Formats: sequence, structure tokens, C-alpha cells
Amino acid sequence: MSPENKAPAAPAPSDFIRDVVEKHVAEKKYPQIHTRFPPEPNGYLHIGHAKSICLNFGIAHEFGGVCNLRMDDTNPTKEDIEYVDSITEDANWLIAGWADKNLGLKPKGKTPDTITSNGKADFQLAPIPNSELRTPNSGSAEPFYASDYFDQIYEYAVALVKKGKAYVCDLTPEETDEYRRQAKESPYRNRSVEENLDLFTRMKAGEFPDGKRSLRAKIDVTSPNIWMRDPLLYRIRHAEHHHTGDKWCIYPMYDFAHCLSDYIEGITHSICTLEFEVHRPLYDWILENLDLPRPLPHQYEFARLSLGYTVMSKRKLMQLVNEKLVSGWDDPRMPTISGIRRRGVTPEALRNFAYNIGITKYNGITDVAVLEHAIREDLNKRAFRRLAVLRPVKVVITNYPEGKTEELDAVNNPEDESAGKRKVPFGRELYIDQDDFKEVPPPKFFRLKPGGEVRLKYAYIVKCDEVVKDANGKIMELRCTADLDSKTGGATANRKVKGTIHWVSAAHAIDAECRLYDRLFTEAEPEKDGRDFKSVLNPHSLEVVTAKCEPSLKDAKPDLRYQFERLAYFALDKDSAAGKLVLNRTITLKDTWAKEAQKK
RNA sequence: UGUCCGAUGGUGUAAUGGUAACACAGCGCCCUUUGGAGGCGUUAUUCUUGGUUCGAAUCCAAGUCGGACAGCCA
Repeated sequence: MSPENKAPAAPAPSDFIRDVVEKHVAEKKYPQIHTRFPPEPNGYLHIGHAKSICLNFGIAHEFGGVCNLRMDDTNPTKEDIEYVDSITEDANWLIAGWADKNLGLKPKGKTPDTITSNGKADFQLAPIPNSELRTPNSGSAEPFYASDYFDQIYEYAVALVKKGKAYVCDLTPEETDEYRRQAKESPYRNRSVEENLDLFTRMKAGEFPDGKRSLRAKIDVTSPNIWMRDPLLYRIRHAEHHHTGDKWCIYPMYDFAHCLSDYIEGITHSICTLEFEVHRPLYDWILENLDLPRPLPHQYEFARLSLGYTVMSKRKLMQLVNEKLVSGWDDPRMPTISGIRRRGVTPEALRNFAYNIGITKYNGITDVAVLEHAIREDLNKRAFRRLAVLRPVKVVITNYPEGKTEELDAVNNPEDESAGKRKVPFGRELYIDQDDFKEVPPPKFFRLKPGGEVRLKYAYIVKCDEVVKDANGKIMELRCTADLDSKTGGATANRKVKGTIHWVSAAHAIDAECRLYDRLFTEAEPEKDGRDFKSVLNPHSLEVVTAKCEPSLKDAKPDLRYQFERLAYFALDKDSAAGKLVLNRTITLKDTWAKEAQKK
């Protein structure tokens, strides 16, 4: 295929944040665009994070910049190394082959350099340059950690104290709350610099118990924005940190650590979700009051993703895991990146989805159909077609010789000629799906029925002569005759019959455990009107069947995708072993017959 | 209650003072050895009121509705 014939690349995305970046690039405001993706390692990444990853890495990718992966780990009591590892893996999976060249990592163990910028002392930690290895956690590179800057952030706090812009406060958490609500100054607000310095040093040294004192910024307790009413900068927490161990017993708050981490890393555009909008004045205040010599980062906010038929908050996802309502963070029904990956969705599909939904400041609920469309569109192009029967009914072709086997040609992917062909065995005894036979067919039923004809895909046209039942009336087998001239190339091959169904040869079929996943909730908005989201869990979100599959599926590969013709897309699950196939249903094919049948 | 933010078909977005468009969903037709895919067509939209203007989704004002925040969480 010549390059001209290739489908045009999707136009570069455009939104209000990219407009700003584009303007800055045109003005040459920064030497390089530098974003960051900064999750707290207190849970697994979900599809909402995927939106953020696509935005931050997308901007770096489109404007020739860098996007740092950073663990925002300033609260030791909630974080864990398990999450650091999963976040690294998930982020890397999503950007692989796309923006991996723009991924900012740092040398393992490296902390900020103390440098001189414009004649002033400065802290800086640059990513490893483009040319070097950027695979996370392999060899010499690793993500950034806010906790690697605790020394520098402490220095910045001391600087604020010395400038009279921060003070040690002895109010209890409850009192602090009350004072802030009432716009009252803390009685400790006007301590001397010397006393503040002494107390802050002793806080760091571990002289005081948790909650006894805090470091607060001295801004304006009457500000209409509560975040400017002398916010906390440091709290005492005698707790072991997953990355810094027991070195610290005071930890900076998000607001203090985040802007400074951005600055230290040389971030130009700090993009976060809408709930931080009211924090932006504080973000700016801290940076502007520290006499920093390099250009300051700026914060931009966008609406987080809400998706129908699922929940997104880490707290609720954690609840589903802990209460064993799902099998784990990577249960294929979970909206986590690891769950979505295990389900069989590709990173390309997820990226296309992120592209399609756009970036705005409006809090809407995205229809899952948009996600499902992106998944089907991607899988349709790449999946190998296979014949498999989920709920088998036996069919005997009475005019087909016993013991005879034919190897019939079947295309691997009608969308992609280069995917080639394979052989599927045909014999006298077959399985078809229960749904493809109706003894009393409804109107417009194009499949097999008593006395009716149907095409067996890639094989013959058959007619159902007899329905054999057991004593209870259960269908045991369907006895059919084939038009033996009707297979491809035969005399009657072009005869038109209304329906075509899939099948497998009973003698050659192999078994596979198929896990049929459906949406986790029965309601588009599980928490609407404050109801308990667990009360609307879909009891049928997982059904397990043993499918009869064409024999070529024994070589199924974990990185390939399969379409069981006329049914759904499947991917190999990690529970598979030699001789034991386990397949996850990623998503069904569109089923216009089901829709038609529903109209009754 | 205060502060901030937002409002365009059923849903999500575009139009940056000049013909309201795209995708998904829906509906209809064509095609089809997948009731898949594809093709064609179609339904349906600027929160309200006032103002500025030759002209407003866009600018201004007031209102209405919705969201976020008000942790020593991030």
C-alpha cells in the first residue's frame, strides 16, 4: 500500500488547553513544553487517569515536549509501593508506541541538583534526555517522586518562615477548622521569625506528636477563598513512608508540595482536574513569594471523566475490591486501566476514546457507547476471525459421509487481506449456537428453523429436516441435509439464502472457558440521588461458559485479538495455561437482531 | 451560606462577531457467505430575559439551573 493510500491520520486534537500551549509555542515562551502526570500512589489508575495521560502526554507528543511521570506521594499513610508499580506499568502500557519517546523519567535514586540560576541558588531535577533508555523501572531510570524533594521543600518552607510568610501554629485541627470558617486569625500568627524557626526545626526533629503543631502560610484569613485563609503547609505525621522510610516525621501538604515539585522539574503547564480550580491562587501565591529564578509553571484545569454504568472514585473501586464484589483491581469489569487491559481493550482504542471525548470544563456524563464504539472500531480492524460456539446444539448432516473430513478455507480478517487465510475442518457432526435455531421462529428470523435453509459460514447450505428431543422435550440434536454443491466454488455456491450462521466440527472442536463480561452496574448513574452504588450491581456482569472452538484457537496468543464470528471479540486471559484456554469477552458485536427481536 | 467554574440535538464535543457543524446513539434504505463491517439518507441543538451590533452560540448585564471546593487527603 502506498503512503498516499493510507487513511489520513486523525487531525491533531484541539481544545482550550492546547490552544494556550500552541500560543506559548508560537511566542517561544518556553524552550520546551513540559507537562507531567502526577497520580498519588494510593490506588490503581482508571480510565479517568487515561484521559489525563492522553492529555498530558498528548501535548508533550504534539509539541515536541516532555511529560514527566511523577508519584505525588506526600501522604505516607495512604500510599504503597504496590500502587507505584501498577501506575508505572499502566501508564507505560497506555503510551507505548505513541508518546513513549516523550516520557520524562529520572536517573534512579537521583534527587534535585542545587544549581545557580540567574545568580540565585536554585533546585532543579531534569528528566533523562531523549536519547537514553526510558523504560520505567528497568535499569537506570525511574519515575519522579515528590518525596524526593522533601529536603528542598523543607528549605522553601524555611525561606517562607524567614520572610515572615509562614508560621508555626499550635491550634488543634478542630480549632484550625473553626478559626478558618470564622475568618479569625490564629493567636500564633504573629510569632517571631526566630520562634517559628525554632519550632519548625523541632517539628522536623520529632519533638511533637501528630497534630500538635503545623506550619501555616500567612496570607489572608478574611479571603473569600478559604484556601487562602492561612492554609497548612506542613503537618506532623510519625509514619513510615514507602519511598523515604523513616527519615521524616513532617510531611508537606499537596498545595505546598505540588507547585514546588512542578517548579523543580521545570514543568511549564501543570494540568489538573476542576476541583483544584479554587487552589490556583494558592499555587501561584507560593511560587510568587519564594523569589524563584526560573520561569514559573502555571496550572490549568479540565473536567474529569464521568462514564455511564460505572463508578470512578478510588474509594469506591477499593470497596469493590475489598468486599470481593470483583476479583481484584484488574477484574475485567473494572474501569481500571489494568482491568480494561485484561478485558482485551488495546491502548489505541483507549487513546481514540480519549481523543473523541475532548477536553472541556463542563462536567458531563459520557455515554459508554462512545467507549464501546472506539473499542469495536479498533478490534474490527485487528481481530482474527474464528468460529466458536458458546452454547452448543448438535447438528448431524445426514447426507454427509461418516468419518469424512474436509478442510475449508476461511479468511482471517475481511478488513485486512494481509491477515491471510486458515483451514477449518468440517465433518458430519457439528455444533451450532442455541440462539441460531428456533423451533417456532419469530418473524424475520433468518437462522435455522424446521424445514428452513441456512448457510454455514465458509461451508454448505443446510436444511433442517428433523428436531430430535429427549423425554423432557429438550432438543438433543438437529438432523439436517446439506446442499453438497453449495460450498465455495460449487455449482450452487451463489444460491441466496437469507441467513448465515457459524459452526464448529464436533470431532475437531476444542474447549475454552469463556468469561462473558457485561457492564458492572444496571444503572447509567449508579449513585444517582445518593443511592448506594452497590445496590445496583449487575448480577449478570459475569457469565462463564465452556465454548466449542475451531482447533486453530489452540495457538491463541495473549497479544492477539479474536472475533468469534457473529458473536463478540475475545482476548486470552492470564489464567490460561498449556491445554487450558481462558478467554475474556472484551465486547459483543453490535447485535441488530437482538434490537429487532426486542421490538417484539 | 461563601468563593470559583460551567450551560450548544438524547449524549459528548466544534464553530474564537458573519450559513450552528462533527462523533456516538436513534430511525430508514442499500450491500453483505458475520443480522458484523461498509455505503447512502434522516430525525434532533445554542438555559431565560434584556442590552451592544448591520449581524450574537460567541461580547455585556441580570436571572435560572448544574458542578466543584470549604481535610492536618490528593
